[in-house]
Amino acid sequence: MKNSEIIKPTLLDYAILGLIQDKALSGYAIRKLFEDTSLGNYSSSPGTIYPALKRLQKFELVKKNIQSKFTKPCFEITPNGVLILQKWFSKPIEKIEVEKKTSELLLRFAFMESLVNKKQKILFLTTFRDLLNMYIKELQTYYHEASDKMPLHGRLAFQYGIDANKTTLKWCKKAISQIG
Amino acid sequence: MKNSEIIKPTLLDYAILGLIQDKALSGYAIRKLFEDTSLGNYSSSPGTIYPALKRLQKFELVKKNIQSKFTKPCFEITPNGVLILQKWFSKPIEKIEVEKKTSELLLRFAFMESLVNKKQKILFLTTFRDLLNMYIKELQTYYHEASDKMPLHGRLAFQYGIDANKTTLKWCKKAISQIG
DNA sequence: GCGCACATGTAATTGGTTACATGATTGA
DNA sequence: TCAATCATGTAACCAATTACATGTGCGC
Repeated sequence: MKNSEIIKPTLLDYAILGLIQDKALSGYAIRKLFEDTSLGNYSSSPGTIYPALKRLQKFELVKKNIQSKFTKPCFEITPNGVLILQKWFSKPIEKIEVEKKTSELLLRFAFMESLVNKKQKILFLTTFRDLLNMYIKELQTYYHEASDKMPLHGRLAFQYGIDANKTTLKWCKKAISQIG
Repeated sequence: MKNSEIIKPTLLDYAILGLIQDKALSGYAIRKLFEDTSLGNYSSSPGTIYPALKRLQKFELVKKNIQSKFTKPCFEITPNGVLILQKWFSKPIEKIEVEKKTSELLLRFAFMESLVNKKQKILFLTTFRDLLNMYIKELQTYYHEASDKMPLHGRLAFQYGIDANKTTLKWCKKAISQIG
């Protein structure tokens, strides 16, 4: 697998890379983390995790680490894997991600701890905040002109959208103050 | 396709059924609704919607309605389709849905408007509320005993989880008062 | 007449789900 | 010793993504 090939990891791939970025883990340990923690909505079944680990090995983003017959093999991230993570972290936030993929952005931020410097973190959060602000304004504008024509359930669903984004915005501001 | 066969619609299938439940729509109109509205995170590309419509026709949940050569064909829900929707609406809320699939529950509720009676809607919302309350307590308990051992980003991600669920809880209460 | 949005599809690839399979270890 | 959990996988199926393909109709 050459470096030059374009690798497009899935979200699950990123989540695995994020988990093992500073400590090698066994396949089972990774699986358990997905199952036990509220780590997104990613599947934790063997049929998902093990093929993903195989895929990541094929692309040389993780390495299976066999020390001896008596210790169980662990998966550790490779330098290539770190690069892929860093590329993911520094990718500019897109409008569509803010509007439809909030949880992905949260996942990205959650794994930034040690590989990203403070300045970059703040940039990520402030961009996120600004885009959220814009999006919420759009939603509210639309709501004000259309809510009286919407059925009750439509209105409630729409309100949920606004509320949820406002919560994310508040969180953003909180995170900025805690990082900075 | 016999009724006796077990049909397991995808979320996208449900979303389409929900959209056409009271008004037949063309394939393109459905596609546009997915694209324009913040209707979940479902794909709106032709390669997703048209195969889904085909699938729904195969299962006799929707019917292609060709009136003449001059009006474009529309898709309308069949009695079977209505049954499937109703079964979906009345399915008891599971713990795992509250914990990891909030958006699915919101989608379910959003489409309940005309096919579900008030009592059932209230039951849905109060169950949702109670399960959320329990879940938030669990999260907070865990947070209080583990937050000092968590890295900053882990703590922030965890706080986001709590904040988001609290927002959903508030929305639940608001919805109950507006429905009741 | 050109470009854009309307409008409807198909095909290849691939990741995820579900179910199956297997064996080791540990505690009641 | 029996059950549960640890632990690691495989195989069949299917839905979603991406890219391609095609034609219409409208406005500038």
